[in-house]
Amino acid sequence: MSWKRDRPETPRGYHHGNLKEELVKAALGLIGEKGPNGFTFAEAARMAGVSPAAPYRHFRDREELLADVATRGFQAFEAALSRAWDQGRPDPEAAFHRLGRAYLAFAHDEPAYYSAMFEAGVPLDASQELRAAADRAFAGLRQASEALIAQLPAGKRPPALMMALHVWAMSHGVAALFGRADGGRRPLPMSAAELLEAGMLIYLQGLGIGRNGSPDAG
Amino acid sequence: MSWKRDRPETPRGYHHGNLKEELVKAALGLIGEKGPNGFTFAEAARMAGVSPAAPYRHFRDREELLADVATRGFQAFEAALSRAWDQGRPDPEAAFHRLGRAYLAFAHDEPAYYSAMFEAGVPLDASQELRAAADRAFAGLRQASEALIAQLPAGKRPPALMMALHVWAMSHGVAALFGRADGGRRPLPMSAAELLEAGMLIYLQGLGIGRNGSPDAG
DNA sequence: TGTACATCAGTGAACGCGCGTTCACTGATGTAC
DNA sequence: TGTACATCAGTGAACGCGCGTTCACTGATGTAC
Repeated sequence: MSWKRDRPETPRGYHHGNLKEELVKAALGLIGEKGPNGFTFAEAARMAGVSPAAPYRHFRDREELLADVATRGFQAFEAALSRAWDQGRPDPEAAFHRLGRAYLAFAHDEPAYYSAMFEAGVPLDASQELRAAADRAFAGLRQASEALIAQLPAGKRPPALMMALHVWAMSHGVAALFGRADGGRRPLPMSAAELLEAGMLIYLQGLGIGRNGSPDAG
Repeated sequence: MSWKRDRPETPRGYHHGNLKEELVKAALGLIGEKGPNGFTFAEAARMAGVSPAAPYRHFRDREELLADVATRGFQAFEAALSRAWDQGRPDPEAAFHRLGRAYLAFAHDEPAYYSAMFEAGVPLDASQELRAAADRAFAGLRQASEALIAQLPAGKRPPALMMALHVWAMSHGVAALFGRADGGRRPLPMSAAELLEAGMLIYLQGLGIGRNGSPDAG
């Protein structure tokens, strides 16, 4: 709330005051428009109204800025997923379907983050923070999987890690192939969210987690 | 078999004789190494031992070469899938699991094709041939889905299109997240192929297509 | 079989461009006394 | 409260680079007669 940091950007003096944040915002805009490779350091600087050398005060190089965007993306992703999961309330299945919708909503509404996270080729060990943020996001999926699995009788429980990987793979597949803002490459008879929800229902049915605990009853 | 087209490349005269093919090969190599954006027209020309202006005799521009690579990729993909499916022999389930393995094998063994097809941002309507090749590949998945669905009693059959989209999404998700030659970004307790096979088994179980036709029996 | 000619598939030099990055610099800010 | 000084976060000019693309050209090939 220090008003020095919140002052309007337009009439600025020699110092910008908030350049790092604004470079990240510019990068997000450029990635969203032209993909992760369409983003350039020089143009981000231009968008922030700053000389091309200025970004180097805040990021070692272009890669580091990209990794920072990916890290923030995973943090926002994790937050969105855990908000949707809401500790599995009111029951794990309802929460799980919210989770799926939240996954697609994130990919759809934040394509720049999503593509920095999964498509820009940023190695996960570009920084400790990135790795940690990515791990925390995945841990959320795994936790939800565990809660669902816990409903099954002890002898019939699949490994939670495997289930989490399946959930992630199908979500990512639907998001990448059909869930982009541009409508994807192929017209669908249903929305990406509906497609994922149906797929997840069938998958859960296959595990024996269904409306009646038995697939044949659906 | 015309020996004029098969003559060795090294000591060539003014005319190359096979430049188009060699440019495509060079592009595949570059994309495989550095991703679809790491590929440049100029470098492809250099690799083919030709001046930077030569490629323009065969491709309108860089985009057209990329689209050509994607088209060839879809053709090879379709061929690999339909070879694996083998008209559903000996039975649809066995054939279906071969199909899944073939999908992952293609993504793994032909990362350059796969990424030109799905990650390079080539619009599907860049050319008629591209669209047609992509459609034929997808039709293969759909056909397999139909054969499996046909085993269910009439009242319990899901739409084949939806099932095909689910299969595609999970396959792509597994391939994109875990199936790359570089081992992916995250160590797995099982191979990508095993992960996909397990996921597909659970999904089929959910549809009621299982070893005994009933999920609870597994 | 030979010759004239059209067409094809290369050359090589040049262009303008924007990029990432470096450098010595300087204006603004924060701190110690 | 003032002043000296260190540090911070910008500037702007410059660099080398490789790219995509165009251009007039030329050597090789194929074809008609």
